[in-house]
Amino acid sequence: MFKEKVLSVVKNIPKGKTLSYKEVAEKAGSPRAARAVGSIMKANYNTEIPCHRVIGSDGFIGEYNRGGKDTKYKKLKEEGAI
DNA sequence: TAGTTGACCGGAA
DNA sequence: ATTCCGGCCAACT
Repeated sequence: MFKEKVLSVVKNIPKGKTLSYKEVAEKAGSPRAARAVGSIMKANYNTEIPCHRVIGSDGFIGEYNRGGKDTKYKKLKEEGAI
């Protein structure tokens, strides 16, 4: 399932690294499925999935299921992704 | 089966 | 530089 692949990719994102939804989709096998990736992320509330490392193509922070954009941004900053 | 939606992206005005 | 519009993909109703 595309969903599973996406989750695996996100799960494999190293600390201090950020990937855009498009990049994740590309690694998952569908370079044009950035939109689907977003849908999958919000559908999956798995704590093992560092979705805070997934951002927009322009580097903007999207929504976050574990505390909002602020937490996400802070986490990224702490990890050195910013 | 078909239509709608969404944490998106890229090009055009 | 900012805003608008269309297109892509997967999941849901």
